[in-house]
Amino acid sequence: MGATEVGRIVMLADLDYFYAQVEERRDRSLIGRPVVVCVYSGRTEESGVVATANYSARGYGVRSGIPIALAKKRLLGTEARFLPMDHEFYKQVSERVMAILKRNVDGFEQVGIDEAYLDVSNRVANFHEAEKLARKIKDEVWGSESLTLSIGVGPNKVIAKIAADINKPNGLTVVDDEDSKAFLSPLPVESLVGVGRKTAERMGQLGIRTVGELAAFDETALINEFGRALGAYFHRAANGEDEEAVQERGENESISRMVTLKEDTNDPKKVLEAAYTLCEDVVSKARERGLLFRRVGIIAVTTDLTIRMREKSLTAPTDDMQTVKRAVKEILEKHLGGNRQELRRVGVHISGFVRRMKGQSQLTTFI
DNA sequence: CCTCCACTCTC
DNA sequence: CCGTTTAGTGGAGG
Repeated sequence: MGATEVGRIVMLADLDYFYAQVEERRDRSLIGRPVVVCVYSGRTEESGVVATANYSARGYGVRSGIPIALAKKRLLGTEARFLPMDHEFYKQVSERVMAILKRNVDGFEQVGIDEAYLDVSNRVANFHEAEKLARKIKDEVWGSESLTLSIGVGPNKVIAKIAADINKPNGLTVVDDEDSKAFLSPLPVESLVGVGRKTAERMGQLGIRTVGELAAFDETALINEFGRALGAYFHRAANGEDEEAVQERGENESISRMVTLKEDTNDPKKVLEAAYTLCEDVVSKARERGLLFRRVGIIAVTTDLTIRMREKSLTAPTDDMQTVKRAVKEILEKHLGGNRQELRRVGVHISGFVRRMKGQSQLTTFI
C-alpha cells in the first residue's frame, strides 16, 4: 500500500451452502435435485434439524434449523436426498480451501468452517485489483476443489461481510470506500453481524428498520439500549466504520458437547449416564490439547426447549475425569432437584483453560 | 474484582 | 414437527 493510503482492503470469502455443496461434489448424482444435510438427534428415525440445504431445496422453503420432518413434508414428491452430516469430511475439505485462501493474502482470519476474512491491503493497490485477486481466488478454489464461494470486498470487515452476503451463491461484490454509506443505508438492520431476530425486534421498537436509520440514531441512546460495547459497535458499523483487524484466531476458549436424550426425563440416573459420556469426550479433547481447566458446567434443555446453563469453578485447574464427573453430578443433581421439568437434551461444558506445564500434575499442589 | 448465568448469535 | 458448538456481552450479586 502506498504511504499516502490509509484505507484497508478486506475480503470475506464464504463457501456456498457448504455442507450440501461438498456432498454434491462427492456424489455428482445429487446435482440438480434438492439436497438436505441433516443433524439427526437419534431419538426417532427422522427427528433432528436441517444443517444446510442446497439452493434447489431452499426453493421449497427448506432452511437451516427447521425440523427434518418439516423439510420432508415440503419436499414431498421431489427427488430430494437427505444426508447425515459428515463433519470430519467437511473439515478436511475446509482445510484445503483455507490453505488456498491463506497463500493469496497477508492477513487471514477463519470464522467457522466455511468463512474467512482476508486482508489484502499490502497485496493490491486498489479495489479494482482486489476484484481481480478475488476472481483469481475463486478460480483456484474451483480449479482444485470444484467448489464455489462468494466473496465480498470492502474497506473493512463489516462491509466485506455484507457485500459477500448480498450476492450468492458464486458471487463477487465490491464496495469501495465512497460507496459504503449508500450501499449500507437501504439494507435491513439484520444485515449487520450481531443483529439477529431479537435485536432487530428491539430496534424495530425504536423505529429503526434500516441500517440508514440506525446510522442516524443517537449513539448515546443506542448505548443506553444495548450496552456500551454493542451500542457503540452498532453506531460505527451502521456508518460503515469498522477498525477491527483481520487477525488469526487463537485456540478455542471452551469445549462443550451436547446430546439429545433417548426420551425426556428428569431421572438423575439416566441424565447422568448421558452426561458422563460427554465428560469423557470433553476431557479427552482437553487432554489432546494439553489443557487443564478451571470451570465445569452443564447445559440442560427442557421439554419446552428452554436452555439453562449451570457451571462452577474448581479450586484448582484439572483434567482429572473423576473430578469432572463429580462436579457434573453435583451440578446436575442440584439442578434436577430444584426443577420438576423434564430434560430433552443435556450438555457438558469446560472452560477457564490453563496450559499444562511440563511436569505439572493435574493435582495441583496447594501452597 | 470474581462468579454465575441469561441471552444472543453462528454454522 | 426441533441440533451442535463456540464466543461475547452484560446484569446481579458476592
